[in-house]
Amino acid sequence: MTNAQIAAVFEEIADLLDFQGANAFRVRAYRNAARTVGDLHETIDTILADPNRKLTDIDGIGDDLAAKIATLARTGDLPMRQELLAEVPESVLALLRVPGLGPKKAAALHKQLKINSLDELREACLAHRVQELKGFGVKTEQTILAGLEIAGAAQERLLWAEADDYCQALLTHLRACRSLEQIAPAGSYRRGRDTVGDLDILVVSSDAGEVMDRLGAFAGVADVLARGDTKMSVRLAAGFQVDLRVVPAESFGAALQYFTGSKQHNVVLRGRAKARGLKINEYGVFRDEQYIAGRTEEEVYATLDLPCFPPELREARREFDWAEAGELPVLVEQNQIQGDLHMHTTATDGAATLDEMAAAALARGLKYIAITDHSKRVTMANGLDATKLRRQWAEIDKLNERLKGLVVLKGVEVDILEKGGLDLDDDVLADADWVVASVHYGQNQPREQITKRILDAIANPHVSAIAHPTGRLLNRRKPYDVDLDAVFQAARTHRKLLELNSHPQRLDLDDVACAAAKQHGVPIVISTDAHSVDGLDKLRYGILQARRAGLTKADVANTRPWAEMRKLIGQ
DNA sequence: GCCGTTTTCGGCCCGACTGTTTTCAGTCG
Repeated sequence: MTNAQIAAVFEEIADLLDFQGANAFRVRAYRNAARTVGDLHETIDTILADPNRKLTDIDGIGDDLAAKIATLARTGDLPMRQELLAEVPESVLALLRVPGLGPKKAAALHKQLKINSLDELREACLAHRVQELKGFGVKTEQTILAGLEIAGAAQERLLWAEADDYCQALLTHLRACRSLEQIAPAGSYRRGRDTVGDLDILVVSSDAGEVMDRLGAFAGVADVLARGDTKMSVRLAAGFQVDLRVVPAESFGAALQYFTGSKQHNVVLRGRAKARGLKINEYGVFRDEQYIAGRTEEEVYATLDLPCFPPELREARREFDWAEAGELPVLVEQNQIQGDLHMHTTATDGAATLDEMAAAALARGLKYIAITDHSKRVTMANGLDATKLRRQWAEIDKLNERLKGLVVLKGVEVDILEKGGLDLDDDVLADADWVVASVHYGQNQPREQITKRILDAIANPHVSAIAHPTGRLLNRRKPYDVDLDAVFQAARTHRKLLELNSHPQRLDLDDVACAAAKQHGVPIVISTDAHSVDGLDKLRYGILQARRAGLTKADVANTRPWAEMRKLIGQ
């Protein structure tokens, strides 16, 4: 089983236990294990195959979970899971995904009304049977009915870039409040996650009512879910929830820290506070009810002798270990990027000409770019054959004679063919300055086959990098089943680079995979895959993910001048 | 189920809001 499959089993077990009303900390242990396994830098099989290593060395994995992981890896299932499924039908887990329904209420519905599915739940609500139950009432029944609509509406997380649009619009809207003193977004948006479930906004204001009224008047608001003295939640017509918190100025840093999360990061932080006789909540850091810090995040972290972690690192992955060892990475920044090595022009499926792309790159301060139009196999995009490609390269030579301050590299995005091999001959590729190889067809092939195609491409001496190495499209398409461990090792051996594609729907390699590539000593190249002039501005999305992976300037190949890049890949 | 500068048992982060409860449980983040 892959790490992701093992993680999914633990998540399912956690749901099932939750439903049964099991000890919340036991449930948490399974959820933590799911996350830990999902975030690992190497496969479980690799660790199991190494006699010098034990799964229990992994934080949060004890004897019991280690045995369960080994069983899963060996047999693909767990007796415990089957036993749980015999007690709780899998279909009732859907009840837990209805907003407002937690394990207790869901279990009551299942046990007392024999409800096994969302459809049965809807019928029971419409027949007003739910409001008869103890602990339920008319309001609860209505809330469930409304929640069913949401659960049915294929609720997806927004891409970070989409959330950013809403966020900036909301901030601008709220800044019109006269009473507003401070405002900041928090949550997974601030941590730069590739997708965002909802938006958290913090404000300091002398008049909470004014700010809440103003939020309610935002054009996109569909309903007000809750409104109290300090907290308000609304749902936008797009289905996106926005939570507003109004806090006093002396608590702003504590609240920002608290609501930025992640949840797991905060659990670790609060545990550390407790060990020092301190208490941290969204109002500040307290010793014996005595406020000692909270105005800024720096102040809050300083009470625990911790640095103010960049939000992108706050995932309880490695940041606390790094801080303790004094090795917190200095994260890469967008202004350190010198070149963009993946973009298209009107020669294939781009919207801008070669000259326009070069002018736009120059205007953005880039020192070099590679034009990497598709190869002929990508017929839909009017992919180039050898003749057309060489014609484009001749144009690039002429362009370079005129250009000052920017070098345009003769590149190509060569397709890795379904049957293996590349879509252009080696003698053509040999004349390129930069070659990215990528899979567009045969994405559903079995693991061995698709992995071999990519490994062969890496071994080709003319290939510089593999573009979007897993092919995922957020909310739309799963990554292909490629053995990334093998890809990292091959890239290391052949001195090749792996791309972090900045397109907001790709962001592939993702943060976890980028961190793993770094562990393997493989540099990442952050590219835009721009299909237009504006596409060049997507770089910031890629930078955010690289930062989440803990990458520094040195880990990102295209922070170097082109001459050094060439040496890095031995070309 | 995990874990240990409270160490093999007894903790495990903390508070706002809602609804149904007449003092609090459930859910959420």
